Amino acid sequence: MEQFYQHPQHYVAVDCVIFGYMDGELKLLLYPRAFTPHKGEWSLMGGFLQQGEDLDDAAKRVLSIRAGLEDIYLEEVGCFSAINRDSASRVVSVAYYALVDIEKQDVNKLQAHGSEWWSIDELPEMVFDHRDIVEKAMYTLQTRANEKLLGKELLPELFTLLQLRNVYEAIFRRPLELANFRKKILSLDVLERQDIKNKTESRKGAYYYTFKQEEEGRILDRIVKTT
Amino acid sequence: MEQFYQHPQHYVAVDCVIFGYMDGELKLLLYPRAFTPHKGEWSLMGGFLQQGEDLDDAAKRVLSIRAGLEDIYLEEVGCFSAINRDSASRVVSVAYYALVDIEKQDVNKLQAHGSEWWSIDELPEMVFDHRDIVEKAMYTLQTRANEKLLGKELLPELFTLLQLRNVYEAIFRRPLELANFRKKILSLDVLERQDIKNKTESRKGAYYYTFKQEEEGRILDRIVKTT
DNA sequence: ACAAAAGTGTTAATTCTACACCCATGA
DNA sequence: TCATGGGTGTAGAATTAACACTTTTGT
Repeated sequence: MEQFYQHPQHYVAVDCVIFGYMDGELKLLLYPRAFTPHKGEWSLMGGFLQQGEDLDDAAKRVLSIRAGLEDIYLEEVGCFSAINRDSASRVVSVAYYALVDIEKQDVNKLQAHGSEWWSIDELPEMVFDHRDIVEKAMYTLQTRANEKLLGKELLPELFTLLQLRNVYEAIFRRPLELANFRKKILSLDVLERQDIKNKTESRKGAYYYTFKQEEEGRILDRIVKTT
Repeated sequence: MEQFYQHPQHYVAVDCVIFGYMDGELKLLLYPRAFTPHKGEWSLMGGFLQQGEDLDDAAKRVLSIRAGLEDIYLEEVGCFSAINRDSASRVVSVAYYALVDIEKQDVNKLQAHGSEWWSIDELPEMVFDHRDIVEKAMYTLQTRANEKLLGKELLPELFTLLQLRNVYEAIFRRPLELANFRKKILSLDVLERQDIKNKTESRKGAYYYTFKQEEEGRILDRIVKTT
């Protein structure tokens, strides 16, 4: 069965671009590669596809094992298959991006692997073609954030519109006018206003919102204009 | 070198969703699978990744060998990696879509392989998960057609705006108002009007246009609203 | 002159943008 | 009452959508 087709087989890997959100900024989780070649250089979280799992499973496993992250939002970015992209052997890699609320995570687990959060603006040199992967992931993230209201993954169950705007500003890396963002988002009709208010940020208090369950999958029209 | 990493290797395939354009309609090129399992059932054009090529190369090779198609526009759609998607063996497949001007192609070459063009609306039963692949490819095509002016691949060097609209109607599968489409497209500033007219379709004659070379890669703002 | 396709104009509706303004409340 | 975010309103610009209109030219 394994050798049914008369063709070469290849190492297939997944590489995860883990975007973390903290203090209104997107960060990237990198770790010092644990094995040769390029041991010690900064790398995306990666791992090899095993027999009994599909690529999504593999990506989840990588997040779990390498970073202790569970139930994380994952999205495919694309394939990277240049012949010499991995200097040790021919490896076809499938990139994913993940969205993580840094505050919710166990910092100790990350430290254990030597992982660190890096600011998107000041990334270190990275192994292989990981820099290209990050760039494509960023683009994919923006595209996706435009047709689906992301943020569920980065925000608490209850969140304010200001918090959501901060997420979108981090993703698109530019300021978004609050009044207009508010109107735009509410017009999408995917949020549910709660009767509770967040009083920690202001005296008046800001309404909490939640994502409407049933609107989860709906594809929306351009949320943020890209010019 | 080949066994440098201690992990399983996998068959990696490419499957090409070949969209052809004819008589203002998009068609799909399918062929009857030439080998077991499922020999004779309708299938996308596919092939296995070899050692000395990357995935783009493999896709080009598949188009060339299986369909005699050269210099074809290709775009990655995504990975399909369910464990049992191929009933013979575990195969990770990377899907591509291709755009082809049917009229330009050598019909004989296609016949030789038993390939046939199928209307998008009346596809036959297909092998494995090829139907899912087609659907994702269609979605990717529309997304791409929205941020880049496609059509170069499906149209002659010189084309009229009416022809371009027909391409877009085929891609989005709905009528587009001609006057508005015209204004929208021209405002993008990616086309060059020629001094020659196409007199075959009307007495008055329609201006020919070409794509501006230097605007090739530019990412445009939503060309067709998707509601 | 007229039929038929090419191309332009016009208007109303909608969406974007940039602001100004009002609101609620703890100190 | 006043400082501070939270939230609303509005006017002008830009875009979209629908449809009427003018232009050109072979017959």
